[in-house]
Amino acid sequence: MPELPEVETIRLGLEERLLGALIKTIDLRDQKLTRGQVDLLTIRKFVENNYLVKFGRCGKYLLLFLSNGKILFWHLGMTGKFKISEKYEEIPHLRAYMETDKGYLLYSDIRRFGKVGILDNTSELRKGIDPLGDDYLYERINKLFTSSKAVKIFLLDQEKISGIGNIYADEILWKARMLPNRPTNSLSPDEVKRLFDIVPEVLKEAVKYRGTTISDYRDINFNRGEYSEKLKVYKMEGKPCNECQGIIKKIKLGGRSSYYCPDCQK
DNA sequence: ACGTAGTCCTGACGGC
DNA sequence: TGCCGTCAGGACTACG
Repeated sequence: MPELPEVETIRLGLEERLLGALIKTIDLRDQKLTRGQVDLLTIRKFVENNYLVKFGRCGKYLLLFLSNGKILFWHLGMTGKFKISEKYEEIPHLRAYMETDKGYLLYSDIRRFGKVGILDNTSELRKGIDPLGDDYLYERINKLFTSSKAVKIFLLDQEKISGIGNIYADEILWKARMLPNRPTNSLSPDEVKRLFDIVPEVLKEAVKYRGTTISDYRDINFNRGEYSEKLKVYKMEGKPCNECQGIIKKIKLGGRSSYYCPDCQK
């Protein structure tokens, strides 16, 4: 589930609670977590007895910077969440945990799509331009609008722009008054500029409200995200549009549900 | 290069 | 009540 705003909310929470903490132990009880990555013993070797010196984020990847220079990356998949607790707790679907001198970091993940690994450098991640990062620049983004693919598919492509998922793609396109299936290369310069501006606008607003909870997402204190109250189209099929009173429709695009207003999105 | 479908998982929900 | 199909914040692969 977690898209950029949820991961960023988690990052801020970790920074507040665990910055400078000493990692005593790490245990990954779900083998699947490290698929395609180094094994648990190697992760232990790199992680244990190190301090957490910085918390970062690249798109939907959460990055834990260690005092030995290594970076532990954590992707939360669809249902991954962290909880910070004073003591060890058997929370449902607990897949991993870390013991630090500032408390336990517990990781639960119902569907087990999450992924963990070690990096020497963030450039090793397959990712595109982060909409809240320094290299999110009009000139760079504009160059990507060349394919005939639907603009929503483009927004979801992590190797182009990273961090947008199914909820925010729909919300961004609604705000940009743009149909999700518009071919990317059919957008006028004005439309490209509008989209370029709206992407970080929506994501920043969602960070302000601490993300969106549909069902599973929780921040590190297990609180819900309040951007759910702000959603205009996602999961709103059959409801009137906030702007024009058109009726929100649902279609499939790239195998995923897409919600939009057929009246005000062109 | 593109679109579509299937895969990995678990759980919730609706219909019969 | 119980069974079954569908759907879900993500991402990867394989096919035509």
